[in-house]
Amino acid sequence: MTAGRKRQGAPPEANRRDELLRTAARLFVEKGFDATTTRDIAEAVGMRSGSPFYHFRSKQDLLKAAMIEGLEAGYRRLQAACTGVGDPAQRLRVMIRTHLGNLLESDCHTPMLIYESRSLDATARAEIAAATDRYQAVWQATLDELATLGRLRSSASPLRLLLFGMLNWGGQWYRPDGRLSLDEIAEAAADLLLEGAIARPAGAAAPAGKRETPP
Amino acid sequence: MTAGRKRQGAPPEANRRDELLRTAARLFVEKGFDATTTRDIAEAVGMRSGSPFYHFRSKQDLLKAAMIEGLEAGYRRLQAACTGVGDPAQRLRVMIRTHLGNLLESDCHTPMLIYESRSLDATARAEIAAATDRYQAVWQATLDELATLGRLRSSASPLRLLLFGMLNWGGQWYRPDGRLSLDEIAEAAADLLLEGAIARPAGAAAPAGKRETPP
DNA sequence: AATAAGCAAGCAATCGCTTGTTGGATTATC
DNA sequence: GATAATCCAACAAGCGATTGCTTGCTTATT
Repeated sequence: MTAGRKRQGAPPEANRRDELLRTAARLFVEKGFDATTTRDIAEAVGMRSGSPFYHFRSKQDLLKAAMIEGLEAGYRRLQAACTGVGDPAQRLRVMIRTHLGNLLESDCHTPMLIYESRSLDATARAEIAAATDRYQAVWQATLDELATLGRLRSSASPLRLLLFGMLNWGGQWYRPDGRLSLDEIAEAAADLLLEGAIARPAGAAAPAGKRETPP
Repeated sequence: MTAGRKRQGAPPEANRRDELLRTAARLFVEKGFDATTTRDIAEAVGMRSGSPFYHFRSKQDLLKAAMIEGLEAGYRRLQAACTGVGDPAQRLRVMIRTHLGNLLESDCHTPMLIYESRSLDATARAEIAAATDRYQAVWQATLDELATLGRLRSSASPLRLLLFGMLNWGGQWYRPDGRLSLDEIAEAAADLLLEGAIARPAGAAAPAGKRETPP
């Protein structure tokens, strides 16, 4: 093959292990962990039914690896997108858009696997929790910054949780071929948070049209 | 034969079908549809493993019945709570609180089963969709009313979807013994929507007070 | 030669569900 | 009012399929 990274020590990197990981993640997201059989995964990468167990000790291990890999990739994308953006309001907009991308438009929507956490045992769940905590800390920092600057009334935890709810729930209804693009959803969410949903009297900039066609 | 069920206290008319339904819903919410076996359900109500199939044709049928029952009960609670509340802003507050109750505090959190929709076939899913559409229509009507009164900048669909995200995501983090009560969460969500998260300069006139009493 | 990567076959457990049956309650018949 | 017929709700047992995973062997590359 092309990649010549073989004679390494412990971690058998690259090769078809990655393909296995990505395919498993995709199937887990599409059909759910329990509804996806190890045979499905093997078949999807062109292996026999028992071969995935050469690379992963168990089906749970496959899920755990996929979740951690996905969460860390999302974390890196988030960091890359918002470093250098000085204005916290603008940074928050970038983070919202990036987060939606992490959830819904990356080649495989790995972070959405958090739904499947309950299929893991306690220790694996703790590892996942550590990764998500790191992710959320970045958000809380920016929200705190906005509050310190007096641009948010409060940055207490309900705000962050409600914000994540707005965004993460998109996985339940967003469709790539639907009426709303990720850019539009991101803008709507950021506007709701940073400018509010209420119509403000003349002074503020809120001239937009009243309503569109209801669904 | 030894363990004759003597459920004398139970009313003769109250079939054990209902008990089956409630128990199944609880287990489905707790462990997920796939991870819950029909044997689990049978055992939880004190039956033998095959007996539930006297009342329900299939496991899927049990899920469908539980979902529809839960959705309609929630719909009734929503209607009961918000009829007679004239002011649309106050009505929205009541709806938000009632919705959180439907999700998180009723004896069994049946509406949270929407997560499990994908375990149903197409026709069953269509029935569920019809029930949820009816539920959402009530919300859209109130949002439209607020927009018409000029109190919302827009009532286009993203707003409703983001709002449901805020609330429904609570199922992922809310704990009854946690720091935030449902009342507090409901207030935070309603404030975010109706008053915005931003700190406004004192000059802005619009809705100043935090909680408003119906006029 | 040595090792990484995968195949072929199947095991043990579990799954949803079916079949045949039973005791008790209800209803119909005499 | 006693007896027979019917029905309800559940049990007992197990079938066929599927599941995650294991074992023993083969290939390909270095």
